[in-house]
Amino acid sequence: MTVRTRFAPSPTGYMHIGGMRTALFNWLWARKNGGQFILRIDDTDQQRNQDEALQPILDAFRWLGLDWDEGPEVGGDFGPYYQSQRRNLHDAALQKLLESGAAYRDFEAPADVQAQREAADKQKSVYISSRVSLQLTPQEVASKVAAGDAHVVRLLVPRDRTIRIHDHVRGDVQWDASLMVDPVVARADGSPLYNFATVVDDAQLKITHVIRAEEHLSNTPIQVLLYEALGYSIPEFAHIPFVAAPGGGKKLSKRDIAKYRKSPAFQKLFQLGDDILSKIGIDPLSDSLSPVMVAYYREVGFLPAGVLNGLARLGWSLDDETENMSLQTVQENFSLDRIVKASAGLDADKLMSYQTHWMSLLPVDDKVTGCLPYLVKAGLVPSADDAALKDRLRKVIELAADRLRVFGEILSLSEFFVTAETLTYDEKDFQKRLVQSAEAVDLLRDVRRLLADQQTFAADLLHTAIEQMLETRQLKFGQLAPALRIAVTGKTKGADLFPTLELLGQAECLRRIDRAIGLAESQRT
RNA sequence: GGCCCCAUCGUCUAGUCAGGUCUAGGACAUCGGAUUUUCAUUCCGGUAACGGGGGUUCAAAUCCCCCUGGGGUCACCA
Repeated sequence: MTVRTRFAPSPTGYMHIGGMRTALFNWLWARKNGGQFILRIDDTDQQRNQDEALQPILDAFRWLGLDWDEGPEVGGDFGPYYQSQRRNLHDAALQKLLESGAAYRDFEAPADVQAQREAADKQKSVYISSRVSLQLTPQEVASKVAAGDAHVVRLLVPRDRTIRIHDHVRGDVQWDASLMVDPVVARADGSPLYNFATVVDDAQLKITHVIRAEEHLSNTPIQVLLYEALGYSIPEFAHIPFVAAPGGGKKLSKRDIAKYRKSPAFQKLFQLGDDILSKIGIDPLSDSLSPVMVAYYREVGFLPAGVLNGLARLGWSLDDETENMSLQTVQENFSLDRIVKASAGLDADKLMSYQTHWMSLLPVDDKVTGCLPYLVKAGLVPSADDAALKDRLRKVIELAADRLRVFGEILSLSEFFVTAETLTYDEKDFQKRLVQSAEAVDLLRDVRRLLADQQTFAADLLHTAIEQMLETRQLKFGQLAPALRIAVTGKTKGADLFPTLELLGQAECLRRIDRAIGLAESQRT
């Protein structure tokens, strides 16, 4: 039997990082077994603009390279793949349930049911369905239905049973059916409820493995009963732990983003993200984009490989030491048995370390392609389609080396894309290194002369020339470097100084030094 | 509260099913140190965990029981 797994998102307008992990595990299991991965859209809540709300989800899958064999935009033999379009199938299954007596029409008023629930609660006893509607004769039921009396359809839970499953993650789990309420499977308007529709859809889509978050574990006994009542074969289950917020142990949630912002575990990620997003015109405080969403990582400039690696290691491990894994490696080695039972907190620092690893392996041309859009979005360059610009960008990237961890970080190297007139300086360091140090400025003036005299403006020649000059004056490089660096790049930190000078070019270096000296002098008085 | 799930360094985890090789391994973070013109890398080293209590056993992180703690879920939501 070929393995068929599915992920069934609701079109919510964004892809949750935890949901993505669930989807990944489904995809992995299907691919590992040469089976099919299906995307079904659970869109029974029809208020919002569906297509618009679905796109971000599909985009997330495409970005990460997780393809689906059946589903929206690709079709398949078991469609429709939108739950809202499967209503006739649900209706037919409901009919079957009613005819076989596995379900019954319940005419009890919702308020009455509620009252019984509360009464049981007050007495600290377990509430189970009253089943008063079962007293009705078939004729009475028929006439009520004909009269249009409001009612729901409930599954008749066999109270003499224990429901058992063997979960691939949890092991044996069982429930006492005598403690269960008869679940509503169809509303008063006839529409199916989630537990019912899911079972019908999963069975008809021939899903063999239901891999989903553990919050669905308590839905499972109802679904098992439904599978049985409908005569479907029961799929295998794997209830994986949810992705938690760091530290807390609570489910990672879009609503708590303000809290995460204050959490030390998220500090560095927010710092990085805020800086990049604000430079490309996205409000980092807007709740349309946050680290609980997959899109956040794409916008900041993460690699799919980095995110995938982090997601795969959240609740799963290959062995006792392998950390950096490609999607292919994970796919080849994936197994349900090695999924960890306890919930795992999203570790932003570790995610960054995976990202750094994969970025370091990326060919420079790909880095150029990845960084270019950021320069355009930030308005640093007019157009991305410029051979000279690409060439320059390649050199900057090579110079920056491992300092570039995500594509968006190219924006913190803006000194290579601005002019002497628009260069900004780190205020504190400018004060300390130039304004408050007349000697440094004097030295800088001499260096400027030296640089101006160079016939060939190459890093190694510049290095030798400046070393020589410092030697004759009995000065150390450390006495010049910070001043020269801030004059030319606006910062005291950065890549190797001489290649930086070479890349900037003689004329530009001289202009920048002149401007820095001028500014320093004027501020000193 | 009922039902269900979970519990190893700060974090992600290996080890638990098949008890000894675990004075508990790796990674991230953190702290030192080395290299380096700054920064970043790289390298070396340190701190750091079996929630508690009972059993079983020659031997328990591993098996059993209880407790504690954390979480999920209890809809005519999905």
